[in-house]
Amino acid sequence: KINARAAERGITIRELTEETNRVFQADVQALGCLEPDVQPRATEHIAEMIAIIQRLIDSGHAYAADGHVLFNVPSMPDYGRLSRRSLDEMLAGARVDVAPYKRGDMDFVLWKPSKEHEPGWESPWGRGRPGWHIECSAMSWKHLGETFDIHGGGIDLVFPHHENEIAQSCCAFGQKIMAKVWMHNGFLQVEGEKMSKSLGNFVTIHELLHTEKFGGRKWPGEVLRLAMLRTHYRQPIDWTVKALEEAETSLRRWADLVGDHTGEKPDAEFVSTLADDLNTPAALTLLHDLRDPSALDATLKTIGVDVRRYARWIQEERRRSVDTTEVEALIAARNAARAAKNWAESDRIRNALAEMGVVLKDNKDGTTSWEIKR
RNA sequence: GGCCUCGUGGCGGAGUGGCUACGCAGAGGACUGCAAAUCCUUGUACGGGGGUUCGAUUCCCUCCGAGGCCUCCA
Repeated sequence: KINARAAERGITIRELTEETNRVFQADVQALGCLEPDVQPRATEHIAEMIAIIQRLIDSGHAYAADGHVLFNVPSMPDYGRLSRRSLDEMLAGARVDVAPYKRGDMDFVLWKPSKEHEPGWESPWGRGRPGWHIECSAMSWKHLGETFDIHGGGIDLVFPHHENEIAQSCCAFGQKIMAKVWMHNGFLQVEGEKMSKSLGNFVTIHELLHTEKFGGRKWPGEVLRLAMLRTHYRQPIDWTVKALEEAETSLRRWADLVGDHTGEKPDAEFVSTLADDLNTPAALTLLHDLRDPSALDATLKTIGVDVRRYARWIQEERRRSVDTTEVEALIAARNAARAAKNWAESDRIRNALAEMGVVLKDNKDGTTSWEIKR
């Protein structure tokens, strides 16, 4: 797909992937994600992949055949443990023709030959490219070691991707485990349906942030983040306009309460709730009782929610959608009418502002603030 | 067909063998010139049927329903 797209646009693969990566980086930053210490690229770890494959061949866990190198699945007794499948079950369910060069039906590719026009690298088995799982074993090995603490991913990757990573890494390094903990997030649905291009409900983070495609408006990163955190990571998320609106309702209230306060000491119960398998929905409920602005600010920060950044976003949206000078003038006129007890005029101005999408917050002495409401 | 996950009040969404979160919406009240915002009060739900138990939404079996994986791509 990348090859075809690059050719179509007359640019190199690298130029295309760089462009995609730039958009991705901007998106995750808007969501408030911390920048990872390392963001490795598969193409920069070909040497490590070859080294692992060689180890697997040397230890009898892989074999070269017909220009390919394949992992010898029956050589690993534990295969299938993560996904809780037995080899027998999988073979019984298999309905697919097995490539002729495979010794075992479940064997998977570690290295495959590249045709002239395809990207490829020199290797002991000829010019080719890596299989679909080896890059993760190679990169985690280089940057985290033979074993490490946590490996995450979507639940759809459990089999075969993660199972095969484990097979590669454990057999290459002689370790019992690859990662101590595996965390898998649930699937995403949109308005109760599977998200797919054919259903026309496909929406990206980028579109949510920068277009009015979903719910007829743009959404700030904090709202998207909070909306995601409302559901436990292992559960499927149903992405709905209503959920985003509810998230924003809470966020607006918290932003108002925090105001200009800053804090560094997050709520202890909140943190311990998060520590219980990242139970974000349960943790979020504690925020509704947090009345100390500094503590609230510090606590929101622990989940990457920056209320000041949200407030800034609101300010910018406001400037974009209405003439703030005009709004301020109307508010002043209304305050004067109210002072004169001219309720008809006061209400007329309030209605006019409402037409513009401006909602006022009053107290006895006048209007204290206003916001854009759609 | 095999394996796995899930089914909670109008909606969203945690959790627990007995004390029934929380949010949104709704209702009532306070405040307000009237509203909005805010604050207070209010909500007895755990798919059907069996079983275990003194007691099950929570454990077991089964049925129904939803979703995922089992092939490529990652």
